[in-house]
Amino acid sequence: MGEDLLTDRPDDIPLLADTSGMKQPSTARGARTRAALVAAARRVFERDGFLGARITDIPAEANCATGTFYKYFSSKEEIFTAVLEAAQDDMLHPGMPHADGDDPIAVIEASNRAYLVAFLRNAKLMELMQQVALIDPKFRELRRRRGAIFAERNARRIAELQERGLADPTLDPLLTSMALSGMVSRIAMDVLVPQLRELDEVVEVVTKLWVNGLKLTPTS
Amino acid sequence: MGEDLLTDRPDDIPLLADTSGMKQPSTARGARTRAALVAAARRVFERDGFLGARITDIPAEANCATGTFYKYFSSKEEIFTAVLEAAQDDMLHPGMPHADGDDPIAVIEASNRAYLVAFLRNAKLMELMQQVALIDPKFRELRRRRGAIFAERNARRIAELQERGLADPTLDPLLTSMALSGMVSRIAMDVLVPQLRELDEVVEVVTKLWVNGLKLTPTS
Amino acid sequence: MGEDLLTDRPDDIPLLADTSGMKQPSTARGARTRAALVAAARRVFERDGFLGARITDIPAEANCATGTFYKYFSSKEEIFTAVLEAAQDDMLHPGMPHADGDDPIAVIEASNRAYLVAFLRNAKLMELMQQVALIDPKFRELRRRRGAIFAERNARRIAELQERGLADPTLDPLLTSMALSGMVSRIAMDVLVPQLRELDEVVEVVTKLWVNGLKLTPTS
Amino acid sequence: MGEDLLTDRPDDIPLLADTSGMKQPSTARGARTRAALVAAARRVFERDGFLGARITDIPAEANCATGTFYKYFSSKEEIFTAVLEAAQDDMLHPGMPHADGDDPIAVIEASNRAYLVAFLRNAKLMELMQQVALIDPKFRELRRRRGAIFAERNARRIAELQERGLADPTLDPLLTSMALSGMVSRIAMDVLVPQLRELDEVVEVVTKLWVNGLKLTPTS
DNA sequence: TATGAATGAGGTTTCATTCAT
DNA sequence: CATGAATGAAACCTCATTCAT
Repeated sequence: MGEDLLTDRPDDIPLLADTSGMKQPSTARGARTRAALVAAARRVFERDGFLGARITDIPAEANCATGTFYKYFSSKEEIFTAVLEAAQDDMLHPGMPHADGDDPIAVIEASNRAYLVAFLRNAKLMELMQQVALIDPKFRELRRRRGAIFAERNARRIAELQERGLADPTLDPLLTSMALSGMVSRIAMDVLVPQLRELDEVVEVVTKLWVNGLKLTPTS
Repeated sequence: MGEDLLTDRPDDIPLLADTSGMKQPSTARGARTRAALVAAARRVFERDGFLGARITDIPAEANCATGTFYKYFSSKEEIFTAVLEAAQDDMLHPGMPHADGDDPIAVIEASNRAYLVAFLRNAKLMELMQQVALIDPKFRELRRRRGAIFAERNARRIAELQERGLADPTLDPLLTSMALSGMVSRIAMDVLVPQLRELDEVVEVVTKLWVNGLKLTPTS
Repeated sequence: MGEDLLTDRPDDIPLLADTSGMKQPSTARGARTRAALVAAARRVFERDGFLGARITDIPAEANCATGTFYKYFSSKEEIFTAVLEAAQDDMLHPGMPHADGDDPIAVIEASNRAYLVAFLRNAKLMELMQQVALIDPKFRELRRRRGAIFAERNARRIAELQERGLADPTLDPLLTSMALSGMVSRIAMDVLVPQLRELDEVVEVVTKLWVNGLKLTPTS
Repeated sequence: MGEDLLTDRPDDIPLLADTSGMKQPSTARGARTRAALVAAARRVFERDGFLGARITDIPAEANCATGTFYKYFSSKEEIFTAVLEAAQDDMLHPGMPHADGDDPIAVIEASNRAYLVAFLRNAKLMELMQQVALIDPKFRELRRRRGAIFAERNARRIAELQERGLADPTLDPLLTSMALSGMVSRIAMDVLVPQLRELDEVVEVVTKLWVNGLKLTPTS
């Protein structure tokens, strides 16, 4: 129910910044070098932050020469995009919780838990994304688009619940969806990452706030 | 009910990063120059972002020499602190809405509105704060401390409502407070700043989500 | 028998760098300010070295304004000259040891002791002088001229002793004088200042080396 | 018999300031560039003095870019250390004069001559060392340590002569050694460098002063 | 394809000196 | 006389990027 991580995403939506400009390696050796650079970049970014990282630190961490970096990427932004792309698989948690299909509360809880778990697994990267989004308009836009996709889908679900008479009909679905999704992503950053509380507590509270907030009537 | 802006703050809490290192001018002329630098800094930061801003742009914008900057400040961080400090008065909106005292829903609505209005008035600065908090640990900590103050106060209010039997007693007050406050501040950034919706709509939704979320019973 | 300090100097020799360019104060208050600046300068130089000292540190130490400095001096070199001048009186040790007139060994010992004592009393200043002489050609020349005066006088004394058949006649008087005087000043810096040995030991050794070196025959 | 130059040094003594921080080039081209920088630095230092030299003058003199300097060195002090190191070979004069082994006077004369010749060959560098030693505590300490090594070795030789009944037994060996060695190095600076006298004259005088000073009995 | 030395524009910072008050 | 704010030239240093090997 959050918005940064690509849980449960429709496969046909372009999620990343344009990756078309990046030169792909043509040999196996090249592919290995490129992969090493991407892995090194993630380590460097997580260690030093996006800003703190110097481009030359990346090939250094990957044990290759400076020039090699420019063979595959042409800027810090570009390799950051590649890092994000490489992280996707990890983030798409395997068993997406369509739970037992129909109990909306169970679905919400499962979604929230899935989101928060994925967030924690990639906490440092999430922080980086935030940082980069505040710095680079392209990533800000990327983030906005992603958030919009989730918000819209959640908005549709909310509208459905309203139509079925299960949720407060006076709430604007899109705005509500944005507020509640934002709430989850925000508390993940503020509470979970600094480990102020346990995962279960957080899941419980945010789920209650979703359910209460929507005035969800349990489908008994 | 948000957390970044200092509405209704207790007076004895140190709000800003350490300002002790800054040399204060001893003459009226000096005070004028210093103020001009702070004002110029705000313009430059709002125009170019914290990172984009070069130190020398600030004295240039203030029509004075580079060296003058260093007479009063010793880094971009330091003058940013001064900008924040200068903005405080503006942010402390005069008539804090203790509304008509006792209707909790009215209080929540008034608080949310006040917060969002103040946020909008200083939108660019709020964005800057976020940016800087993600870059500089000192500001991150500052932000965290501020958020904690609000969260705790709101948590106390929530606990009170629970004790009076007016709010869902199963909610953890502090966690709930953090979630709901974070929700407001987040939606301000995501919706209000890009002007996707009108202020009134946002106030309405977040207030409903607070009220529903807490299962607030109207004290009729 | 050393050469840096002005022990026993003939009064008609211009010992200091040109002091004519310095503006003299015309009021009593001005004289006080100027004196305070010179005193402050000595403290600052001794604390931070000639190079480390910033001009503005001097008025700061003297509790007056920057501009005031330029009323009396126009450069670091100039005020350093003034510091040296002010120190002269202190350096001219009161009872110059013409000892009991005629025993050359006693005269040498007394001279060495007097020189070393004065050196120690002004050790920090001596070090400064060395530093400045290596930096500023004008002070280097000043130092050279002073050394020359002493060397020449000592050379005359040595020549006298040779003529009287009391000293090794094969030694070049001027060169010998420069070597032995340099030896004393050098050991003062290297041994006495870091307090590796007691004054008496040093006096004894350098005196023996003078006496032996000249093959001085005791005038029994 | 002097102390600055490393004539006849024991091989196991660390002679230079820490050179560990300097990045060594890994290619031949890099080695060439680094060497060019060191050579350029020596020229620049000798021309402008240590203080007068601006860092950027060095790569300029070496016909390379500013940044290149920082690839190999990180400060003026560091490249100065490298200049000293490069000069060592030049200073370690090949045939150290163990003269004809046993005549102490001949040994002293040969040592003094060797020292003074080496000093003259590197006169400008010696001056720089003095300058730097007065400025930078690290170099001062380096200089002190070197001097101590020579002084101690010479002190042992003096003690030997005393034991063999060939030298004045009342002289403190270490202090005497420091005084006489300092004398030689000092006169080199004061007389030889400004070319006031010929090398032979100076060798003669300092040797006589050593011999006389120690009351050396010729081993005929 | 890989290397890593070389580049140099672009920023930061200091401090001697001036000058209006 | 005294003040101290303001000046700005001049040095410093970094790091993204190129290119010969």
